[in-house]
Amino acid sequence: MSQPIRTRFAPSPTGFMHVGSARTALFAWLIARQQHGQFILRLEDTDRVRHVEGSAEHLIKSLRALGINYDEGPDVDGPYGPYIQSERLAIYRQWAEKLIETGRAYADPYTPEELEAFRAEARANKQAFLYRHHRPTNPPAWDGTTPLRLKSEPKAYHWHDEVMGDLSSGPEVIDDIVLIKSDGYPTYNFAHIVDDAEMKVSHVIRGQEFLASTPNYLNLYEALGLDRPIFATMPHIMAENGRKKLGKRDGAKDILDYLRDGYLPETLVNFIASLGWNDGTEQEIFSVEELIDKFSLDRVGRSGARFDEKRLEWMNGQHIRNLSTNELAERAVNFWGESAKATSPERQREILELVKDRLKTLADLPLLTEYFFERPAPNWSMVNDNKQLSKLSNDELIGYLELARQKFETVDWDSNNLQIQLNGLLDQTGQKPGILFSLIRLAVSWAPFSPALNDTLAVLGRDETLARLDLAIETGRQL
RNA sequence: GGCCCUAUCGUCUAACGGUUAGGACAUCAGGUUCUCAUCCUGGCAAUCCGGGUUCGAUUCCCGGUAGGGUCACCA
Repeated sequence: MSQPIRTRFAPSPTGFMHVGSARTALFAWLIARQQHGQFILRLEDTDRVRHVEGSAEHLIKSLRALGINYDEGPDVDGPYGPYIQSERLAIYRQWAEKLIETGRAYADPYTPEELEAFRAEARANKQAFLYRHHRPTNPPAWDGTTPLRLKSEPKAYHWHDEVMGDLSSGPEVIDDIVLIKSDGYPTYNFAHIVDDAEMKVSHVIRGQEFLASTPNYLNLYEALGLDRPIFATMPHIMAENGRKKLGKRDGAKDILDYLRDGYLPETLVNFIASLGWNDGTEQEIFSVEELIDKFSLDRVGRSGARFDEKRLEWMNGQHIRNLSTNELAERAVNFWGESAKATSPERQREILELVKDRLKTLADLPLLTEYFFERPAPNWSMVNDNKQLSKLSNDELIGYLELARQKFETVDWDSNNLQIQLNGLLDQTGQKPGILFSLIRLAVSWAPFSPALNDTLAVLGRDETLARLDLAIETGRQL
């Protein structure tokens, strides 16, 4: 054992959790769990303008819903707290003072307008903007009312990234980045480095948007006299239509919305992990335990992936079918229709068993099971629209229904026997299942689809089946 | 525009110099004594382009092209 593994997820409370941030969190968590290390949640709330009320709670709720638990965080005490940056201002101040003392930080004397003029100039020259080209020769003492900047030492860097491989950059990207803003809050650039060091974070796992500024972080680590952590940079997840980074404006959905739409947490975890990662085998469906066991950063791909909801839907079906009926019943409680909620858990499970193979999301439940709970109104046009049934006369159809009704009055009412009786009916009438079974199925369900006829009847019960047949016969006669 | 990253079926991806370029989703066609689904079988479908290196390149190198990121007192 060398260094203890400590990873973190460090979102800013400026919105909800989408698939991109969820994946970063998931991968950091998987590493920590696999290596028996710690996973930390740190709230990076240093942007007071963009702060969104309730966002932190939303983020925490999302993590919990996905089963991504953290060992240290805003609401979980740990040895390196507080875990909210706005409560750590004194710490940043101390590190900033140290940089001022060593001559590595200075007050920024320019007004925003002057800065903007510098930028415009760079743009006009078709060059990247570099503040250090305008570094003041005699900056005033920093009094906390102006930004504090790093006095950078431009140089080329080479570093290793667990996902991206060996990376390098030239001195031209190194600049005097802002450490503390004029409102007294640290920038992300400064705060996350201080916090990661203080919190003994071993692996910094984050999105690709930070790749370009990594050389500047390297410069800052050196100025602070800190060792660099292990870096792992995740490629972006892209919107389904279009190739840009999946952002909120591009229709990135709230992770909680997927849960509300009837996707299982384990589906989301499996799916998000499979966007850019696989174990090298042809396995597609992974349990969370398997992911913890098999995940590795060096098998994460370097190119961006698109989010394909069709594949998500398929995967959800797979996970639903992997659930026992009891487990499925627990997940389904909030998805039943009104009349279904009123029935017994035993009956719910019985029906769940029948429709399990048909569920893509739990939200499909009401549509798929409605007619079990509420007697449907006969809709004879479904008979007329049926290619085979429409060839028969009404009298013939009613005759078959009456025959079935008669038989059902006395037989043992279980799925197996019902199949035997239905087969007997086939022999008796010399009719094809396409005719006879379709007719009875419609007469008891009036639904475009249902489970196998014998199963449907078994669950419906004899009384209800007979009542529905009576209703169908009566309706047919009136035509 | 500068800098950085990326590039295999429509989509997610496998193949770490030698394969008929594999799997999955989607799609199409069949099968499972009725429907819808599940499940099974099969079909269609890809190495961005151009140079090198090599006996041999999806794979290594260079150049294009395309996409993404970044150049904030946002993270």
